[in-house]
Amino acid sequence: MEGGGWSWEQRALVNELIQGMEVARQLSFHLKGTPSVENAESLVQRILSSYEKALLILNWSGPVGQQPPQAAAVTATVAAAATGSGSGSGVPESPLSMNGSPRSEDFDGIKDNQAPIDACKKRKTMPRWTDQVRVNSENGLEGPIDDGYSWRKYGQKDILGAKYPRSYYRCTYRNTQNCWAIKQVQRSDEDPTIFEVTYRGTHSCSFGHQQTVVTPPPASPEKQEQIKHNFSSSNQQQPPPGEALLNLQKGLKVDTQDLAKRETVPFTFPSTYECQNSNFSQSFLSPATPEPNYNHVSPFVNSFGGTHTFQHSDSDLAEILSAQTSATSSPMLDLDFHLESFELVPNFSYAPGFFS
DNA sequence: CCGATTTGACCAAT
DNA sequence: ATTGGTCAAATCGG
Repeated sequence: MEGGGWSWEQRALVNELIQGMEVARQLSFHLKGTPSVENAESLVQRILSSYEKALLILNWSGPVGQQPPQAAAVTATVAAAATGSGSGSGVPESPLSMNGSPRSEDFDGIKDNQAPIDACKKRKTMPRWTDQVRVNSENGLEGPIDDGYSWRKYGQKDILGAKYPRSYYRCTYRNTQNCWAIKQVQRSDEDPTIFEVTYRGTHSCSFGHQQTVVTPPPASPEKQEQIKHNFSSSNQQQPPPGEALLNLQKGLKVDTQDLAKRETVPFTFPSTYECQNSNFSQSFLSPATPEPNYNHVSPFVNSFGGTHTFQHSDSDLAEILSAQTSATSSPMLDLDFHLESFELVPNFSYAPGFFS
């Protein structure tokens, strides 16, 4: 699974750093050409996040990143124990603003130390984190970004105490590539413009990023149905001038402000952003129970061709949101990964050529 | 025709 | 017993 003698924790660390570098690189490039501040900011966010994660991995618990200057109001909430606890009053917002802890994946109480195999399949043991994405109801969905991951909705459920139903999605490549990433999208009762996207597990599929399909922005959630109709009949690509928006792959609460529809350079992330854990996924994930239905999916066509179909329903927003969040979610954290248990040698150094 | 979504039923956890 | 999560048949849509 992992190359050479590298523990995958180390690889994880390196990956994070690499990402940071990559994004930084893009940022610099981006700044040269465009005046789009927003986009730049989102990139900055990603950079920070990557580094924070790296520090986390190093078991460094200091106050990490301080909010960026005029930060694009980015805030991610760590999933509180129960996602569904959003009942009535207590809006699940426990804005543990991420300042100090990057997307601190909440390792959903790993009861028993089960074999990695089960770990991946038992949602209980999957790392989980929640991101809140705010949508500008007026402008409609502004940042229909697609992180490249394709999700397949497999259920919807009314949640006690919640006004809006919760949607369940799983990676399209679950069966073809044993990618067990799933997510749940729940609209906040209090603030309908906020969607909470809870991720569980991270992608082990090797497809899905790169592709920069821009999801046509639906309008306000309320109009879902209408939209659905409109789209289905005529254009399914209602391209508002600027939408590609940040390819924000980070799970964060994107504030309306930043989502401002400034056009942005539809940059595509380099291969570095591919699911890096496709390696070990193979070793940990068991041969998945063959599901009669979805076996014949051609991952390539979908992921790269951007065959993303945009169904505009509750899920649209959901999907869109997903885009922003899932993408970079540290791929290496999905397995039972206990930071505590591992101590990385501080002076652990990687040779330049290591990455390649 | 194929793949995605919908939606009620079923299952598991609490 | 209740509720959240998943399954899977039916249905939709390109």
